[in-house]
Amino acid sequence: MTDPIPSLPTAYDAAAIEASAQEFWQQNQCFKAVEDSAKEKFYCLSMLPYPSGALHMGHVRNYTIGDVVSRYQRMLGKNVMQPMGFDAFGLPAENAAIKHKVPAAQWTYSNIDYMRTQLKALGLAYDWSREVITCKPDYYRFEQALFIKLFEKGLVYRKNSVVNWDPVEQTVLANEQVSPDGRGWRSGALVEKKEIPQWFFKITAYAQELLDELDNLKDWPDSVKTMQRHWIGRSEGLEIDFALIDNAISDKLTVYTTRPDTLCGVTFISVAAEHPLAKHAAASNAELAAALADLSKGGTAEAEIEKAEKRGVALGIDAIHPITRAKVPIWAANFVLMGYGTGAVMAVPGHDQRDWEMASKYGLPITQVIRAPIDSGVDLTAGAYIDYGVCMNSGKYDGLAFKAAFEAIAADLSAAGRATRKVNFRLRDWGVSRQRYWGCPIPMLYRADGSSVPVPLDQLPVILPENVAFSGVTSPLKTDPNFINYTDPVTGEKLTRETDTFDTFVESSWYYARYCSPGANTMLDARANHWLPIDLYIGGIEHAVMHLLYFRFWHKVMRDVGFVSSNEPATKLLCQGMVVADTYYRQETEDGPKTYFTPTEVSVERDAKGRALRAILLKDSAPVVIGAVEKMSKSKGNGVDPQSMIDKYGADTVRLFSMFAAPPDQSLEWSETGVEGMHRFVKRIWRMVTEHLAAGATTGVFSNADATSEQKELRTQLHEAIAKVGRDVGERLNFNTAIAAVMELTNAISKFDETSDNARTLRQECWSAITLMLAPIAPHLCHQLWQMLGYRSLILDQPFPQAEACALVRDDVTLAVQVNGKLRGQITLAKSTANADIEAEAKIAVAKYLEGMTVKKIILVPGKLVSIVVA
RNA sequence: GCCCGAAUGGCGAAACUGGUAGACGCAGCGGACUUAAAAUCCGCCGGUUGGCUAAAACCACCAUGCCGGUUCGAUUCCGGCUUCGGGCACCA
Repeated sequence: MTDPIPSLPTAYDAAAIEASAQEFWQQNQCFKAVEDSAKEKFYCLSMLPYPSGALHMGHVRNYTIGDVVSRYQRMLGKNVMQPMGFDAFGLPAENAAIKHKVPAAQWTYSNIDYMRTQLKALGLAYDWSREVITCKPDYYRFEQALFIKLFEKGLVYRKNSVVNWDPVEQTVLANEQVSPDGRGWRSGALVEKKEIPQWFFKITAYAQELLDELDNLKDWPDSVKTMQRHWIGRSEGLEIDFALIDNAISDKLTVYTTRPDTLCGVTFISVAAEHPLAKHAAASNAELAAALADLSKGGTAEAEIEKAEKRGVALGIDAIHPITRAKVPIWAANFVLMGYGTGAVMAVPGHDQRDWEMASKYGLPITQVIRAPIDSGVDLTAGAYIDYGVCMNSGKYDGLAFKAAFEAIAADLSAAGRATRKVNFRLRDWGVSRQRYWGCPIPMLYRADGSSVPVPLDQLPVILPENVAFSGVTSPLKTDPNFINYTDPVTGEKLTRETDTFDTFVESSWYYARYCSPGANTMLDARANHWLPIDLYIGGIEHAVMHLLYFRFWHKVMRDVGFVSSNEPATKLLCQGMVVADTYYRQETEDGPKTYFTPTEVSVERDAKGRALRAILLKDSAPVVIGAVEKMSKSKGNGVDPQSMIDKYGADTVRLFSMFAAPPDQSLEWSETGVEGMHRFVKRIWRMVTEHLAAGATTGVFSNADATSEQKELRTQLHEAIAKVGRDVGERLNFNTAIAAVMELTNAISKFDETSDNARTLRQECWSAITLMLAPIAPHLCHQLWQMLGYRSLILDQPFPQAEACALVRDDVTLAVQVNGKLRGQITLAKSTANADIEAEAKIAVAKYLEGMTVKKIILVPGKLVSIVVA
């Protein structure tokens, strides 16, 4: 089994080893996944990249994690499927088209071609025959068909909603294109909120299920589930009608509240600036119209709205309080969202901070109607009292606590027909219309009267024209008669096409399922249920809510139209941290712009302890500022090109370092000296294996009976490492400690200098196990080492090493001895020592700390420590 | 503003279920080999706290962002802060 290799390569040559392994995998189609019901399946998926131009280190980290798990699961004997694709629609392609006059399609496809070669250079075990490119009609046609199906089921509808409007460019801006002070990124103009009709998915119809099933996602991080719970935001409250006094468009205004106990503290009502009541009042009042326009200045981002000063304007309309019958004025306020609840809230300035701020600003009355259960005095001059408490100044409800007041008011108002109990969700329906070119066309048509009809199914797909030029910043679709004009093939009716495209989250909501049905002429076929749900889904924590909620929603929709049978798309989720690096910069003036430098442009001086003292720019030898450790980005100059690292050190070193530098869910600090250290480790393994093989053939069977105590010790260390690596890679997904365990074992082998047959046999066992343990992480190296160690089999399908129970057994055990919780000694005893003898030995070991003391208690933690409590 | 995280030596980190804080690696320091350098190998490496010292060894004390609590024992659990990061519905 271990016949010597005739001519051993001498120096480690990453480029040659990696090219040869990759060629072998490609020629033998090693990673092509075929449905096989005889084997347990494992679907391992990393979030697909946006083809921005080149891979960044975040991709390398994400895809290496997926690849390590895939290769490990395969060694456990599972039928592994690991696909890859490109999320190809999106804003950057359109920005490139506008700025550099390069067609979005061309820009995207050439980026994909380059990034695919980079992924291949990393040696990732992908089944490329399943590749998905979301901007191709063969992909997006199926989401157009599903959209029409959902329209027919009533899960798609059209309504007005607000967007960021740049009044100079006359275009809609993405939140990203609005500066923090509310200005357009190109024009610098103050952005306005503008209402336009848009298409929506009724995700709220699934809100309860999306919430309930979080409990079944046992292997999702709690942080993600908590974020999703809060995002869905189920609340139980009351919809209360306030009768309107002499109003032309309605006789009542409905508000939603979770705090009906504060109802008697209502001193005004706030509605959104886009609320029908506000719009109607402004129609005949130019001054009010101007005030409302001023109120809607600024972008639509929630963070911006919440941080802005609370402002409002009185509409000159009054309502009647349903209990006190008092007159309540109605205001429009900049913090009320039309898209949430009824677009109107009852204002209780005594017990809601935002209402308090608005009331304070405009001199509206602030009434206390809740007091603390144990009355400690409440000061409403400093802010609202928002805790639950007991009603006061509330007539018959005085003295009731929250729950009792809620019930009493709900019962009374329901009986009077003025309120209904209502479960509300913070989650809003998913607006999918984008006024952009580079996206999937929304397959709808408009009649001359403005009504909408779906594109007939046999006329799908609606193909996005790829060969178009931007004349300004507006989507070319909006002015392309060839695209817009549509004649019904049956009736000859002239219609116009929808020119908006889908939110790109639509494509990324179902790509994972399409990987399971490559080439199918429906969205999915029966193969989807073979692979789904995903066994491990890996991606950045930044997707914790939006993508991962849309992805769950879409899976349920596909289930309800019969494409899949599972309820959830992924059983296990791993959110990896960011890749960060040091920054270096210079700043001429205190608030002037910072000029960033890359790590290769600077030199860092250190003191005798290795502390960084200062950094100088190599070009002019003058100092630069050592900045914070930040997420890698082009603008901060701290990005490291993965390709240059692969070229310099090889993919295996890059993969090993990415897995070693931090556990997967923490941020990873890139350090080139760290990469060099990992490269040393790789070369060390190579050299040690080469030396081991040069020492001659081994007998093949290790004899425990003849083993020296050093051999027994090394063999125990080997099997301890095997047990740890299996646990760390397979269960904990902590690849950093797995690599550390292999390093420790390597250090032990290096100290082991016996040369007997038995010793060489043990060394062969060690190197074979290390090769297998590292195979998922450094696959090219291990592919080569496996052959050098004399094995003819394919390492990809070798079983992952299992620890032998008898090799793990040690005769002695070392216990820590504590006195009053402080470590005071250690004892090493035979494993079989009786408890009474252990206690006696422990007392002897720490005798000087027990002098003059009374032993009150002895706590024995088996295999770990003895804790003696004295007084 | 709201929601979710994180914080441990000079640095990245480890400690898996409340049980010996700092495994493994980087940087640094000392040594071996070498004409020399590189590479490699060996050793040291929390503390400008105290004791004993010529120095070391050794011993004690302190130390896991800050303040407090529970416990024989807390990096780990609880309460209150601080700072940094992610998300907030049109970046993906």
